[in-house]
Amino acid sequence: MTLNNEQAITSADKTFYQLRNDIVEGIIPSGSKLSETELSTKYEVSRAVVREAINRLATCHLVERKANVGARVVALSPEGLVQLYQVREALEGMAARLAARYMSDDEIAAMQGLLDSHFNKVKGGESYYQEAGDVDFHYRIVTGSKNSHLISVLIDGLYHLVRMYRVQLGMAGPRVTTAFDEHRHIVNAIANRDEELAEILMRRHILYSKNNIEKKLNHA
Amino acid sequence: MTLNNEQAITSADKTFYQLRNDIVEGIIPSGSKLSETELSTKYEVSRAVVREAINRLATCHLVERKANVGARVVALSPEGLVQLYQVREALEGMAARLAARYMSDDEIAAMQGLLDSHFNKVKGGESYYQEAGDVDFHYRIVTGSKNSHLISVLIDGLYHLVRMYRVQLGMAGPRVTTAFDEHRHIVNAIANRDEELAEILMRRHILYSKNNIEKKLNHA
DNA sequence: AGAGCCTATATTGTCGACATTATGAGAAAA
DNA sequence: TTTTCTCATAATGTCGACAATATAGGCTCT
Repeated sequence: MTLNNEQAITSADKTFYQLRNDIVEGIIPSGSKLSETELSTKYEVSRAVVREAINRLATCHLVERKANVGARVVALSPEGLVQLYQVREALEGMAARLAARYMSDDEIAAMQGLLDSHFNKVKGGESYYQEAGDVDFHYRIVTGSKNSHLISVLIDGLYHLVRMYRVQLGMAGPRVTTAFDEHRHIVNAIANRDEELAEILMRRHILYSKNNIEKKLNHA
Repeated sequence: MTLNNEQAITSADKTFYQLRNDIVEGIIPSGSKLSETELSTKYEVSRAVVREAINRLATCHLVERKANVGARVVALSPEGLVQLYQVREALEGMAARLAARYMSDDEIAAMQGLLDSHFNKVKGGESYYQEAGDVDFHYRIVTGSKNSHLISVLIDGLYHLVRMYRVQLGMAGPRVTTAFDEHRHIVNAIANRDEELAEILMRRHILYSKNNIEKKLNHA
């Protein structure tokens, strides 16, 4: 994550971010139970703030809560991954369309510059920049849509789940250069203010990405 | 709302549903502040449950919370309406596509029967069934997608905002017969398992609906 | 032995009190 | 008169304790 303008001001914020990170990174195993009392001692805060943090995690679909029973970390499954990418396809496709409509010329130019720098780095062999670059690209498209619903659902919600799948299924790698070409084509469509093409290309880009992950999932 | 399988088991659930209803119906005015202490005396529950209810309202985008300041009911605006329908177009379009893929033949038959009965009622002049019928139709498509993300984002989230706009801008009316034709065509596409057409028709249906509301909004 | 009930226990749900922060009124200075 | 600082006040944030609920284990009955 290049720039995270999320800053914790309240104690519940901090606990929420820590818990979210521990879940996404797999430190707290997928499917495990989240005990409020246990976490309150572990993080040295009251049960109330842990409760609030867990509630927020539930809105991100990172945990599932049942009344009078408790919360469990979501279980990762092939079906869950497919559903997640179906929603991504719909939302990010629309985001690309709206980005082509609403992004300023300066924003577009900045994004083109970003792609150039990433391309040079990858060409130079620094493949570990791949995920950060990919994340950065998608962030810019989404925020470029200027649609607060899209922004919150994707950036505050789905992207953390996406990262959870990537991390816990060990998706380090490839698809670097091909993804870059796809990114380039999307940016070109946006620069040309071609809404239709931007949406189509983004949807295909996400479909390819899903197929790539699914292939790895089935081989593992 | 025909069938609401949401049942309150905890006190926070009940308070959440009451608050949500009061906000959507405009009993609590749009833009007003939500005082935790005030609401806790009004609804005769602890501040903790009001707090949790408000947090859930925030995840529905019905209120906006600022740390150490409080929560306000969202302000309705033309821009907000446009953004809301942009997201609806993306998500419900995908829902229609997935419904064409995953709905069982029985579900499709039931939906066709539902449309028939609604059509007869509207033909008979009972135009006040319009909204309930429309809501029911969209619910079935969304649940027919079998995608838990789509279901929760739309049914638990956006639809309440949509209804809030309808109620508070006084959208009683027309567009009954034309909407029915559109519904019919969508169901036909789903019955034919034509994913592409189902998505396109649903997106156009929502676009028309948005234009209709926007027209009223500008005239008012 | 197996099924069903019942109690013990641990967890979640709720509450009231205290701590901390934002905000506006009022006084003091320019 | 205007501006700025201070402080009172009221709201939100946090806490620990109590109440209500689910779950597991043992017990009884067949």
